[in-house]
Amino acid sequence: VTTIYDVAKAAGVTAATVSYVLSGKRPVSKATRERVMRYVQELGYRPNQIARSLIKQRTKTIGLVVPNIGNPFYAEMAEAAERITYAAGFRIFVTNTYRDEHLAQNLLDDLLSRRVDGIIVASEISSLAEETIQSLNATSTITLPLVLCLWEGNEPSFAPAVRFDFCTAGRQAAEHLLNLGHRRIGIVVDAISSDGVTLETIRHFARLAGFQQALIQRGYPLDQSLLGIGSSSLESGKKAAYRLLQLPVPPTAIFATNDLMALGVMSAAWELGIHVPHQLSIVGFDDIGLVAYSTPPLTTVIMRSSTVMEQALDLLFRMIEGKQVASPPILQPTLVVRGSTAPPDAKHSHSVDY
Amino acid sequence: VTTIYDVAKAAGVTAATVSYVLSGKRPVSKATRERVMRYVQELGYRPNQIARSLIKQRTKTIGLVVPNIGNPFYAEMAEAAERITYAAGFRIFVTNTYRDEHLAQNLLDDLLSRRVDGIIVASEISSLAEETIQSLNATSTITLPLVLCLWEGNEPSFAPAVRFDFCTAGRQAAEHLLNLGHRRIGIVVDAISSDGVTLETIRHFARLAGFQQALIQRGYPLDQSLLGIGSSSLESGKKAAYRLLQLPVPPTAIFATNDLMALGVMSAAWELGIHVPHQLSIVGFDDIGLVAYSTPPLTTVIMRSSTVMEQALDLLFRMIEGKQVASPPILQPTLVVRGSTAPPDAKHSHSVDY
DNA sequence: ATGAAAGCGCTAACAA
DNA sequence: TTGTTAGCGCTTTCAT
Repeated sequence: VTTIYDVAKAAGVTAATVSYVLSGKRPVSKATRERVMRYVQELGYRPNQIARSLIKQRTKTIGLVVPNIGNPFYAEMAEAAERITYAAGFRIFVTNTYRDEHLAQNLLDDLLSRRVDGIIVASEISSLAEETIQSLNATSTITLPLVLCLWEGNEPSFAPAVRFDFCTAGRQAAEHLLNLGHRRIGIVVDAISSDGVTLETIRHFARLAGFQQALIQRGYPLDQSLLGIGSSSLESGKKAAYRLLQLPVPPTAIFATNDLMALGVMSAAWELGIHVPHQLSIVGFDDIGLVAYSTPPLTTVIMRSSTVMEQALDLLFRMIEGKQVASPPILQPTLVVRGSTAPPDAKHSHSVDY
Repeated sequence: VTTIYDVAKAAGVTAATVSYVLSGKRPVSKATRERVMRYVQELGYRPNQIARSLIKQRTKTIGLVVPNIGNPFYAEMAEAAERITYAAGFRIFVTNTYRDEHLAQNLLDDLLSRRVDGIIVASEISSLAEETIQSLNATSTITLPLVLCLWEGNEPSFAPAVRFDFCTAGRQAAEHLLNLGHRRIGIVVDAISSDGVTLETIRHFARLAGFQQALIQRGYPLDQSLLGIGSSSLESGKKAAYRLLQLPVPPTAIFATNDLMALGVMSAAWELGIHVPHQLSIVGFDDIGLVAYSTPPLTTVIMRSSTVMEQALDLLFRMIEGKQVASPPILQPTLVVRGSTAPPDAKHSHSVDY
C-alpha cells in the first residue's frame, strides 16, 4: 500500500510537505502542490487513518451501544447516527448487547480499546447496569465523552442523558383508550422474566407506571391478570397477548410498551379471529416506520428516533470538544391515532358488564 | 489515559515485558506476570488498539456496505455480521449507500483509509457500479479482501460472491400463484425510476425475469400494465399497488420483489377494502422477521440473511488469511406459504373472465 | 526470563 | 516555502 513517503519520494519533497498539501495547514507553492497531488492520484495514495488517529488522539469514530439492532427502532437510531455524523467524517461502531450485562461490559471495553471518541448508550435500565457504565471512567483521569439515551431510571448523575417522558407516554396510551370508552384494558410490558414480576424486573416500568396512574385516576385500576410480560420481541408480544385474549373476561384493549410487541398482539388477535379494532384496540409505542402500514395501521406513541439521536449527538460532539454539557429538556411523547383503536364494540365485546 | 509504559514503570519492567504478559507470546516468570497484571488492573490499562493496528497492519475491523440499514433485511444482515464476528474480536463499520453511487464511492474510500481488514458489499447491481468497486484495487498492488453479496448481475470476475438464485425465486413466486389458479398476476419490482422502464433501470431484474418466464411458460404472459415500479420502500410498494388495484381490470395477485413493498401492497389493499387473500393474493421476497406476523402472515420467498452473511464472512476471513477462494454454490430460494395467498375468489374477484 | 531498540505511517513543532 | 525531527503506543527481532 502506498504511504506518504512513497508520494513524497515520487514528488521529490518530504513527507511533511505532502502532509501539508493534503491538510492545507500551511501554504504550499502551487507548483509543489500540483506535483504532489498528481502523485497522490497516480499512486492511489490514501492517508492511513490509523496512523493519523494515533498521533491526533482522535479516531473520528463513535460507539453506539443498543440492545439489538434487529429491533427497527434501534436500526432507525443507527441509521440516523450514521447519516448525521457522515458529514463530519465520523464512522459508527454499532454494538448489540442483547441485554446481556456481561456482553455489554466486553463491548464497552473493546470500544475503549479502539479509542472511540465517544459513546452513545441507548438502553433501558437493567439492560445495562449503572455500574457497568460508571466503570468506564473509573480509572482514567480523563473521562470519555458518554451520553445516555432513553434511560428509564432516575436522572443519571454520571453522564448527560437524552430523556424521554415515558411516564406521560404510558398515561397518554391509557387515556386514549379510556376516552374511547374502554374499561378493561390490558398491557404487555417488557420485563426480564415473566415469572417473578417484581417492579425491579420490569424494564419498561415508567411506561407501566404512567399507564397505571391514568387507570387509577379514572377509577379503573389495572386488573393484575391483565398484566402481560414480554421481552420486546414480536413473538413475546404475541405470546403474552394469547394469554390475555383467552382469559374468561378478556380485555377490550391492550397497550404494548413497544411497537414490535404491539404487532405481536395484533398477530395473536388475528389468529384468534378477534377483530382489530372492533373487538380489540391496540396501542403501541415507538412509532417505527412500518407500523403506519400495518393492517390496520397502528395507533402508537411517537418517540422519534431521529430526534433522540440528534440530541444525543449534539451533546456528544460538545463533550468531544471539551465543553461542559447538561441534559436537555426531557422529550415529550405524542400519541398518533391510527386504525388500531376504536370504541369498544358492545355487540362484539366479550365483556358486557362488570 | 494509561499507556503500556505507565504499567511498565509501575511494575518495574519494560514495555516489552508488559506486552508479552498480555499476549502470552513468550514465557514470563510468574512473579513478574502477577505484578504486571496487578498494575494493569490498578491503573485500568486498556491496550490501545490503534497503536496495535498500526504495527500489526491489521485493524480487526470490517466494512459492511448496504443500501440502507433501515430496511430490516439489511439490519438483519448487520446483526448477523456483528454476532458472527464478535468471537473473533472484529467490529463492523456499517455504511449506507442510499443507492447513491457517489456516496458509496466516498464511503468505500473512507473504509480504505481506515484500513479495514476486508469489505462486504451487499447491494444490487446499479446501486453500486462495478467500476466503483473495481477502483478499490486499481492502484494498490495488494488487493483488499472483498466479497460481494446478492449481486444481481452476472458472476463478477473481480471478487468472489455469495450469489442467490433470484431468477428461480421469481419463478417460484409466479408458479405458486399460477398453481393457485391466478391468471392475472401483477408485479411490483424495484427500479431506479418509474418513468423510463427499460431493462437496465430495473434493479430486481432477475426476479422479474424468472417471474415472467414462468408466466410465459404457462401461457399467461405479463400484461405490461400490471408491471408496477417501486424503490424497495413500503411507501413505494403501496403507491405502485394503488395504481394496479385501481386498474379497470385489476390483478388478482401481486408479487412484490421485496417484503417491504409487499407490506406496502397489503396496506394499499387494506385501504381500498380489498380482502387479502380472498380478493388479492400477495407474495413477498426476503422473509424478514416481521412478515410472519403481519395480518395476514405474508407468503414469501425466503432468502436467509444469516446464511448469506455466514458464507460471506467465511469467504472474507479466508481471504484475510491470504487464501485463494472461489464463489460458493449459488443459494437457492424456498417459498414459504403463509396466509397472504389463496385461490382467486370468483365471488369477490373483479376479473370475472378474459 | 528480560531488556533495548527499531519502526508501523503520520503530524506538528521547530529550523532554515 | 520547505525540510528535519520527534514522537503517538504498541510489537517484535535481536541481544543479554
